[in-house]
Amino acid sequence: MQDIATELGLSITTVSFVLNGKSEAMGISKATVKKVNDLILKKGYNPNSAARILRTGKSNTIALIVEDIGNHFFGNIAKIIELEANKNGYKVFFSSTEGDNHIAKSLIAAMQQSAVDGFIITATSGLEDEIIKLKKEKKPFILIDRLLPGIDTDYVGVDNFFGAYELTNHLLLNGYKKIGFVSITSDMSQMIDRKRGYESALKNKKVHIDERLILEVPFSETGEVITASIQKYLKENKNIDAVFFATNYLGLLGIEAIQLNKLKIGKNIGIVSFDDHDVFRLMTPAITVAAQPITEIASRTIELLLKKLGKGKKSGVHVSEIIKPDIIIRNSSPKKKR
Amino acid sequence: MQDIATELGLSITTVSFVLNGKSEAMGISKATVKKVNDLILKKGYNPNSAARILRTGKSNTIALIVEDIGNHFFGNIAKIIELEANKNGYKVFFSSTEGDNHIAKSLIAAMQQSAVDGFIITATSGLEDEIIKLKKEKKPFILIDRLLPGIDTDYVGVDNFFGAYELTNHLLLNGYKKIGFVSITSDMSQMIDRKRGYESALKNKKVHIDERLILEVPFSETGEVITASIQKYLKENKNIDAVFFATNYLGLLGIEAIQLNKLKIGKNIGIVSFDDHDVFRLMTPAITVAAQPITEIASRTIELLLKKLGKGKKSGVHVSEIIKPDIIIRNSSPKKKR
DNA sequence: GTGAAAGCGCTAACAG
DNA sequence: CTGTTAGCGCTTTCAC
Repeated sequence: MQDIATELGLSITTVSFVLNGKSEAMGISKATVKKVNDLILKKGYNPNSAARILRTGKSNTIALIVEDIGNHFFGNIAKIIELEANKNGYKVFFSSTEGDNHIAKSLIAAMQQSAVDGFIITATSGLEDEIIKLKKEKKPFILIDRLLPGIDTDYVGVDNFFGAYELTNHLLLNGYKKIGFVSITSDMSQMIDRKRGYESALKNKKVHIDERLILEVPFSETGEVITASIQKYLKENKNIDAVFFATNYLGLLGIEAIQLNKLKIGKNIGIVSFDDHDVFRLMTPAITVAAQPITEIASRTIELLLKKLGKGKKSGVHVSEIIKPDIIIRNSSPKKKR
Repeated sequence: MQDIATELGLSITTVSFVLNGKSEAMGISKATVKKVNDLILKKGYNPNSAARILRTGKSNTIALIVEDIGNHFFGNIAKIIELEANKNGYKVFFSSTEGDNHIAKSLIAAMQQSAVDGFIITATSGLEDEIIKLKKEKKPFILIDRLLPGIDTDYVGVDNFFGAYELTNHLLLNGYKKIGFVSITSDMSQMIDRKRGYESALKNKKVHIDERLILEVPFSETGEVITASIQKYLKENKNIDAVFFATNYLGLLGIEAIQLNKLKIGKNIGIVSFDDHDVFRLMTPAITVAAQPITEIASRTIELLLKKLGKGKKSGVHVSEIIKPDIIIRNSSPKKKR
């Protein structure tokens, strides 16, 4: 920077002002501005961001903490968020928690240390303390996909209860009676809401809720283990005529289990799944789902965060954006003939 | 840091040494080290990374530039790289180029400015200049998935020629004669190699290469447009008895086109695809593919980069790791009865 | 074993 | 319009 100033016979201050777009406010002549910009371009000068951060405390960076960046849903959320963030001059650090609370905690700590300006977080179970800490420090952040019960925060997510209710109700209306529910063991809001939606739809149609028809597997298990336990569950509950899979990867594993058990989707067994996936769209028969509008979730989230970053975290009001999932009826759940 | 030093009646130097694990080398007593560490924990002190970067010029950050983070392949690569990087004390900035050279360029510039220590890059066409610049600056970096022809760099990728050759040969051996090839318009090495593999397998069996059977669509087109052009292509070439899809997303769109055209995979038409996908595994019939060993690619890449970061970029020798894809025969390409 | 002090590159308040 | 200057928080050389 000094070089530039000297070479043009200017002061370092002037250069700094030009660099930060304050030439107008500081009354620097257009000619000077141009001279500076030209030389900067010519020399390929890059302001040192570390120094800038050190000085200003702002890094123009946001942290995106998701459950699994390899997953279709989160991967695409990440893509859109990154795009929008870049447009607004922000860079994105991303990280996957793998649903593990310890990982999530150390991730937040590491990101904090790198002076990120804001967070977008897919919470894990037990993350309450860190979130409360962020609130105290008035760090701008937004929870996505799932809430942390009892903590008031900004949040963007889908109406899980609605989606599960509609999906279950769709099965009931088509004549299915023994509807299984396959989910992961989780106390996170989105899973609880999906289960509530399922149960509520059954209750509403006066169908008995049979605990044996509810299978919950640990998130951390490998695909093989989960597939095997779904196979076992199907064998032990021959009376099941339809299954609700609470996430897309469970749906995928469920399809595998069904195939291994030599059942035919849409014939011996109806299925529906929360969250869409290419597999569900392209299979024959295609699978009925509650699809999360990925683009909308991502763009609302980043918009909200940018707004918070902009206005310097003053407002104390928290915004919750609950987006309705799209119920896409396909033919994995045809009307039962009897 | 000052606070800590004062509170313990030590100098700031001592605290710094402890922080950086140099207590041993500097001969600081165990007791002192413990006192310092305890207080740090108690106060929840976090060293300011900007200051550290400013002082040391090292950020412990690597940039991962992929084509599309929402894609199954890159998403999972990213996940593994991030995991390994974190283990080694590095953070990861990721970004998607969307195959666009301009985006790629500005991404590299932005990352450079944020003082990343190293790069992992999925090159775009026309990125030569930036890569040469990185080489000149002796920035450690590794190209993945595709090479930049004519530039000698470290590289990790799959043997595209081999995979395409084997897949095509598999179709030929099973009696298919009119084998179509659907790819994207691209001058990038991986696409060229796949096409070469396809053509070479045909030549080897003395099958005429019919240009009309080769369809190339622009990467930037939307899925709908690509699907439509595949439909058109299939209608105009009724004699096609099998199709080779050069990427998994083309395979997906191709399946859609085939379904829309009321063809039956494995009956009217055989198909194979480069790069595996859940859809290919779970469909009936399942799709024969050349699968890229994601875990291996990712771990070799990060391993290589860490090595380079470690030894301070001295060695001038470039390493190329070419990994053989797994040819997974499924029943989308059954033996033709005649 | 420990402490003093220079300085990484930049911003912005202040004084012209 | 421009120049001087303090200082962001840390590392590391050199001296004790």
